[in-house]
Amino acid sequence: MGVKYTEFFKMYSDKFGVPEEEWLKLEEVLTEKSFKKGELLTRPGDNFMQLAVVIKGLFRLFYIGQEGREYVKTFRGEGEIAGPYAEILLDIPSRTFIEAMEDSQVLLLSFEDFVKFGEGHQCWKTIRYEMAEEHFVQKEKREFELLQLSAAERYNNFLVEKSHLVDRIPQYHVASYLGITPVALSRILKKIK
Amino acid sequence: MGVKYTEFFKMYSDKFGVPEEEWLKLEEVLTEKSFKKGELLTRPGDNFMQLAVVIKGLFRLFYIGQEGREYVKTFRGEGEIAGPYAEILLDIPSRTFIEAMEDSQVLLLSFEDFVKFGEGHQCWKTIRYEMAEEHFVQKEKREFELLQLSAAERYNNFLVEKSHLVDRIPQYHVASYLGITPVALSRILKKIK
DNA sequence: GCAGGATATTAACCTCGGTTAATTAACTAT
DNA sequence: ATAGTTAATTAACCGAGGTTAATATCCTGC
Repeated sequence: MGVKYTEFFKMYSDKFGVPEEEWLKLEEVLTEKSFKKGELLTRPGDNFMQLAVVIKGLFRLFYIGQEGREYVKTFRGEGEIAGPYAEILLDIPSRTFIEAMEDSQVLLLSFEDFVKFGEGHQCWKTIRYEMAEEHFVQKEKREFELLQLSAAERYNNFLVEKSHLVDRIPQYHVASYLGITPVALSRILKKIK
Repeated sequence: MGVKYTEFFKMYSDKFGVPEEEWLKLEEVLTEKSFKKGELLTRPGDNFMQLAVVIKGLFRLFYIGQEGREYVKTFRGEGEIAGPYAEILLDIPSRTFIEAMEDSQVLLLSFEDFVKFGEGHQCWKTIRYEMAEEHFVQKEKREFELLQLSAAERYNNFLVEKSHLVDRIPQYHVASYLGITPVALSRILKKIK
């Protein structure tokens, strides 16, 4: 039993009744990879079809607009999927930069392998829709916040939702995640305190 | 073969190889329902656990903020799912108003039934993840637009993406969908032309 | 401990979109 | 057709957040 057996997978095992032998098969196709702080998992154009599960560390997913500005889509910490999920589903090259914000480790699982597993044991299909549904619900929440909340309110939500990550993320990246500039976030903080 | 056999289901039949007998079983549990213009499919608090597929007509999904303002989440036309998808997945009461913008018809399929089918033939699980993945991709696109584009740019995208619906939706609802006021949209239109 | 770079704060000014309210245009129904 | 309602436009004013730039603070490596 190697390092590969993460909490992440045990969680699924309980939840979806993945039998022992399926886990062992899966382990065969997993590979581990390390990233130093600042290194990229993908950049736009990369053909990266892997669901990278974060074992340790923290990643930032962002794109760069025409004017060269960065837009942080989300952060992914331990137990979460750092790969370019939407692009993998759409079977297109990455549109996002995915950067390690700390020294990090991921477990790589090619989506192709994952799909093949789904043709075998049912449990993998279950995991597949659970994963998608969870991602959807998350995005709908974000839509709600972007549509309806002020930047200050979004910041408060962020503090609650990502409390475990707050002190690992510099303020200017938080600002970008909220859809505002670092200057604006600084102003908000001043008012709150 | 009743009205129930819609294009929508035939589409899935081709795509995911749903066998004839599974369709027939499904048809048993489908019910059809009509809505007059202005009638509600759900309002917040309703326990509505049905994937309502639109056969004919157009629905508007929106919530109302604390200050009483409406926020249009999305529109659902023929072939799309009008039910409160996120809430169904989360197994919570509806948080949204879902209003028929025209005289409409939907095909009701309780999520419970749908899940039961998934325990039978595999194809239903496939449809389940396809549905979730499609919804996710859609929302990620919306996130991108809300984060990165100006209201004018979002309007242009809207014209392209929902070209088939544009002339069926009053301008002030489009504005709400874009996250701006009718006044602001009117100003944008003036500039463009 | 110090130098250089990365983050954060603050101020001055600008722009986009919100708010209110008045006006006009477009639909409905009788 | 006409009145009444609903939708869209326009104008005047305001405020949140963007932009630029200067300053201050915090890191990090040597």
